[in-house]
Amino acid sequence: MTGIAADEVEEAPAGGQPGHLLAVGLCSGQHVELLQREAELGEPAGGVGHRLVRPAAGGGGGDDVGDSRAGCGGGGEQRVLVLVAGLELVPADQRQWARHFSPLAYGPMADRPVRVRMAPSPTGPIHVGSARTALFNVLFARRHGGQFILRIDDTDLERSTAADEEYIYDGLGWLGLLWDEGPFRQSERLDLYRQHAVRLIEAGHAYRCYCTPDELAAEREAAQREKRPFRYSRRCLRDAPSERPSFVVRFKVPGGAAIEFEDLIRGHMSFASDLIGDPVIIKSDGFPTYNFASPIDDALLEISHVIRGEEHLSNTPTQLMIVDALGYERPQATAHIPLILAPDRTKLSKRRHPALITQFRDWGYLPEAMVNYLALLGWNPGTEQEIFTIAELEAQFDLARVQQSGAIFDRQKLDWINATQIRALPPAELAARLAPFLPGLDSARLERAVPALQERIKTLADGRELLAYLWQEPEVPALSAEEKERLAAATDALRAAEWAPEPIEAILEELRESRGWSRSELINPIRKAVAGGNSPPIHHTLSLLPRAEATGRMERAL
RNA sequence: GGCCCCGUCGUCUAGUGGACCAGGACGCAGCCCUCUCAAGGCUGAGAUCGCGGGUUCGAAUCCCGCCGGGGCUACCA
Repeated sequence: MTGIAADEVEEAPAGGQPGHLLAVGLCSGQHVELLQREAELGEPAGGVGHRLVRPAAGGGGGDDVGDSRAGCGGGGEQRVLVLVAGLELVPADQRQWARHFSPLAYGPMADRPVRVRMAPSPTGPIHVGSARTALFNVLFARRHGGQFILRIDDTDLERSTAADEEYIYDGLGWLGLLWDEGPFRQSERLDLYRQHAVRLIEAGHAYRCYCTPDELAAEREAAQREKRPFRYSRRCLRDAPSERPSFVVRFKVPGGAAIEFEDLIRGHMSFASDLIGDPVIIKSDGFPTYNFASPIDDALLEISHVIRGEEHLSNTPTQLMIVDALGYERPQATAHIPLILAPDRTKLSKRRHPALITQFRDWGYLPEAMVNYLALLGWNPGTEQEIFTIAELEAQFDLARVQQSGAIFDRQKLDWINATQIRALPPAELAARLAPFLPGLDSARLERAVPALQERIKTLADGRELLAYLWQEPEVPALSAEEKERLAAATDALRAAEWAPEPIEAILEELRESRGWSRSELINPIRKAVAGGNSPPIHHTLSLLPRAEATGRMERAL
């Protein structure tokens, strides 16, 4: 077989644009001249085979796709996507990619379907900032009938971990922020970025840089000494010491350009290219940098709106220049959402504020409350509504109403929203949510505990505290003679009671009236004897305890 | 240092030239309700709208300068 099996090929319209899909097919082994150049970039660090194809003559069909078997990673068929122009072959183990490489998807900008993405890097526990970014993306997508894509930006070999990636899935799953496509992992598409780098080099938009870290540090220090902004000297553009074994690829920033774009939150942005030094796009280990991989993937995934944290605002011009140089279409717009701040107004950091998103689950927060709070952190509907269901958020969310300044994460407000949402839950539902936090209660007792808890817990975990008396006998209280008299009367009256809240309440009420005691006179000593300190209303407090245990505690205090 | 973003009660925010001696919410204080704790109701304290100049009859809202905070300036994202 030569390259592409006919029955696997989808023909693209003739004269496809650079970067457009030409065909989807099966590659069983081929290689072309690009392979040599690629070899110069060093051994690929990833495990995915990279197969290269010669440009199709005249931008035509699949027949022209390369037919050499020389370098296809030692046999084995591989599903690939073939692109015109730079002639990249994309390992298409994720079949989903094929759908979006349809030439038909390239429409006029205004008609672009809404496609947004969240692209976290698994380099630490995912925190509330990432979760909110995901939320805003999801809400925007839902509001506009678009797609939400999850991409794992794991191009930092040193810091990315599988555990952190799991936290991302776990956290997003818990919040119900499910993605329509993905997850795509950048580490699995290293050759894709490498091909793009080759293409840029060939076009004169990028070059190899052999400077050592020491040399770069020296340049930086010199710049600092002379009090001028540091930008890479471009020494390797003029005179590269190409005998050195290690190099990076740098993007050659065009001079004198103004990079302009529309940000849905900040408005019109303009940056002078002259202030930007040539950024590294391929590291010496063969991995792309964030500023290179991200815009490529955004373009290939046809992301229409890039919604991300404000820390990326300054990166945007660099990424846009790369997109332009590659001949890809820019995202329709960006939206740089403000940072979430710690109480001291510094940026929330993974180190100092280890707010793992799933930690909130363990603390007893409802995912819908978390979503509600996160949505309000930096966004408001313009009305005075504060409590939202996810459906309401999806209907009302608007990037234009997102704040421009950073917001401090306020646990107390979260608590209030959580408590409010807990109170709004159907009792049976609350029982189910409470179950993991009260393993000591069987489902029947749990259901009976709900009325006692529902309006007095801020988090599900609070239930444990409020019901602590169930498992922990209080100290025997020192009661006055009057208190003992009332307690004794209550104990007697309850001996024959049906052991449920309403009968207990009725009996105590009857006793209280017949003796002329106030409620507190009768109930306080009972509570002291049975629960010690605070507890739910006394009839609930009592009925949640086995009768023998309850009356036992009362007798003990007499 | 350079470039960029931001700046209304403690916190989240409403506010886009007059209806704002700045509204809501959380939190806080008090009162009511009440068997403790909550929930609920009512009341209250809390912002010279970062500062200084302008423009205007009139500015939180427009302009300029400054200050403060943050981000980027990495072979981290």
